[in-house]
Amino acid sequence: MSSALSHDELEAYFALRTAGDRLQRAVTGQLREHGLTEVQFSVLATLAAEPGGLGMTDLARALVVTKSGLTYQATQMEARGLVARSTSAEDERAVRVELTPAGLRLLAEVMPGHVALVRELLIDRIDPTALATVRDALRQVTGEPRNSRSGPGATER
Amino acid sequence: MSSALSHDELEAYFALRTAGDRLQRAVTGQLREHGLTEVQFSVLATLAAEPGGLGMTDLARALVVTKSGLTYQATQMEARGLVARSTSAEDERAVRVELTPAGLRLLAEVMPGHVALVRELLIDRIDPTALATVRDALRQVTGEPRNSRSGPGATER
DNA sequence: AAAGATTGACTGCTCAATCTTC
DNA sequence: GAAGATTGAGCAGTCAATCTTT
Repeated sequence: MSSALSHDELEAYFALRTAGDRLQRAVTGQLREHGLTEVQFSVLATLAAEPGGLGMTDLARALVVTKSGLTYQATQMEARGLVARSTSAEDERAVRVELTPAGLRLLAEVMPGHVALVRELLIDRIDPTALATVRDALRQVTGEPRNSRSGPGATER
Repeated sequence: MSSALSHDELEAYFALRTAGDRLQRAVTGQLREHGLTEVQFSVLATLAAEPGGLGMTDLARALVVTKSGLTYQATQMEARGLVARSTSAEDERAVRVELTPAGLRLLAEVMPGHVALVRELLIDRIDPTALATVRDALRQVTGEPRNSRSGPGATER
């Protein structure tokens, strides 16, 4: 039982959704120039910090995408030589995804423009003192799905 | 030139994207139960506040969607009887979209659950005093201090 | 020529089902 | 049976091109 959202609450909700949408649109457009989708970029960025590679499920969870969606993207990226998939030695079920040198190179090529864009569209528009507040508040939002309710996780059926 | 993003800045960026993604996923899933996509829900909500109806371009701009995407959704919704399209009397080019009684009814039916979900996933997780800060900060990001509806839109090429 | 809107081809993604290995 | 991953069907959305009216 929850009452209607107050004006401020509604505004906050809209602001979040709109800000997220706008940022996403801009980023997507820029990445497109490099032939990358957003998920692909996230894959590159995430794997760059994981020299040992990652399992598909773990990677999917980290990126908040479905496993099948990740498989699709991984196939595209592998065909382009950006990542390599290999079956794990210990667990024959598991597939480990790793960044190739080409993938790392592309990431390095894309990163500066990406950072500049995020700075221009997001960081530079938020008061530095407010930034920490925003970050902390949004972290609470991403925090694990609260008990009692059907967790809105990206779990596949 | 812009330097790399600091840790805090990166975290803020990441938090925004992740929070937006999670919220979107949860909302999408819930709306699906009513056979609505997110855009369709936004159409209902927006038109409910516009008794006179809206032109396709204006509506698309308000929703931050492309015109062709909106046309697609409008077709689906019209087939389902949720909205009605009619050519404007003054301008033969313009199409006015309006909510039907059935559309209004469905909106009323969906709204409570939607509000509850947003409250649970977003509002209740943010400290009330921080909420205003977050709202204001994100408003800066969307880049429209003017409250007129002439926001920089998703104009089609 | 410009503005409003739609259409068609194509992509990315989700869901449900399947296969394999544990 | 459960976990890791993939496949195939189908939907929502983008882009480019087109049509009509101004």
